[in-house]
Amino acid sequence: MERNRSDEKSRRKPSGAAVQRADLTEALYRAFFEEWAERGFGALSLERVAARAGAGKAAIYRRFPSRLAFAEAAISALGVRIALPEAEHPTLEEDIFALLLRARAVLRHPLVRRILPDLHAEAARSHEMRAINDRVAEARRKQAEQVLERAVLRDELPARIDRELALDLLLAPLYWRMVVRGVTPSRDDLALQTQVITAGLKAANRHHASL
Amino acid sequence: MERNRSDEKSRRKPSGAAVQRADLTEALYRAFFEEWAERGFGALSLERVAARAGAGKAAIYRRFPSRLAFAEAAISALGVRIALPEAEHPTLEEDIFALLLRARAVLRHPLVRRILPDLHAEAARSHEMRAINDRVAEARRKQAEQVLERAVLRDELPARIDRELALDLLLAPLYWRMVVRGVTPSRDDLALQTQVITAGLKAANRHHASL
DNA sequence: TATGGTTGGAACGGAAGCGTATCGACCAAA
DNA sequence: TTTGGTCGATACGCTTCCGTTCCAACCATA
Repeated sequence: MERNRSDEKSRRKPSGAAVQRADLTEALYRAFFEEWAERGFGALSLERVAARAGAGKAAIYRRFPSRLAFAEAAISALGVRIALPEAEHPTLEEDIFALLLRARAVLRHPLVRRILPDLHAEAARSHEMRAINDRVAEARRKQAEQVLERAVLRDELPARIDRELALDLLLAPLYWRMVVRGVTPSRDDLALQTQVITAGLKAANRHHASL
Repeated sequence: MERNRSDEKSRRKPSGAAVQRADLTEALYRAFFEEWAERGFGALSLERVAARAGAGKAAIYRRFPSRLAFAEAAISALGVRIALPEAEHPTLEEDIFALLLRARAVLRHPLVRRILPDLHAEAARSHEMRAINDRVAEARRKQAEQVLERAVLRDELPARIDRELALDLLLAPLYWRMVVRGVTPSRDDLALQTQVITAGLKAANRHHASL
């Protein structure tokens, strides 16, 4: 409130030591996730995050207006790295198996196993977190949707298939086993799960429901 | 540490006003769940729980040695109420449909939708919480296992079916949709889901995996 | 080379929760 | 009727975290 000349015209662009250090931003993201995983979102302390990143609290408060904005930025930054392209496989089963293998790799990270359910719980509490969660879900959905789309084009799945249910079916069992039950499936387990999912998908036609 | 005569012999049983009030214990459990749902386990404050239950903090600390013990007791007490018997239906599909309907009813409660994922996140953080989660899972498992068992006896499912995978398949898609994605399925959705699950179960034979 | 403008770090006051200690109230058993 | 013993509530000291303010350090620009 003291010197609001800046709303008239900035005399000079920030330069030199006056520009935000990208590496510190990165370190803050990392520390944020580690603290989140360790303590949970509710017990997350920005003071600890700053300390873990080897920075002061001002470094955080100058970058992000709130804890939620911080979380959002961190997740967005993370999302960019994860989006890796996926090769196409000749059959639906092989596509699914590959998808499950990749998903297992992600869910193996202890950080992920702790943060994801926390994210879901928080999504049920606040609209902002729900929006963040939706964006994560959207990224996930795109990966699985390709598998589905290809299978329909190859006539391995009916065109009338219920997409929403199909998408659920692809990842839900693995998530359930690893995150909810806390068990990591073997490669053989995944193979069997692939079979089961494939069989389920082929039965996922709308307008056949009869109960 | 001051008067440890009590480890020698209790002179007299608690009586009169010196006996714990069961109704207050009950109120504490309820307040605990409400606070848990509202703030998350990490941010849970026993002071708030006590206030919400209309009690003092001592009422809590005298009953439970720790926050985890409190959680455990509350969940156990809750578990007793939930375990309701389930009627048998003539076909596997109808059994599954009924199971899904009941599960949907449970997952509709906002408290449950907030507490469950929080519980899973916390289970990945502490052994004690993992143990609590395992007990909840066990109770859940029993409900689903009956459905499976009956189907095998009726020859609707092969005896060699992979039980673990089958149990996962029964509830995972619904949990995923409601808790992870935050969407409540319609009755028709559940009917279709029943179809898909049934088809998957019939393919859940061990020793058929081939990938 | 001098400097403008932002940087990151440290310090501050206030709020909140923790776990304990203390207190009068209470009531069946003796 | 007395009394023993726990009850629930309040108060206390301590710790942690919040969000802000202040300041020297810093370096590309002019």
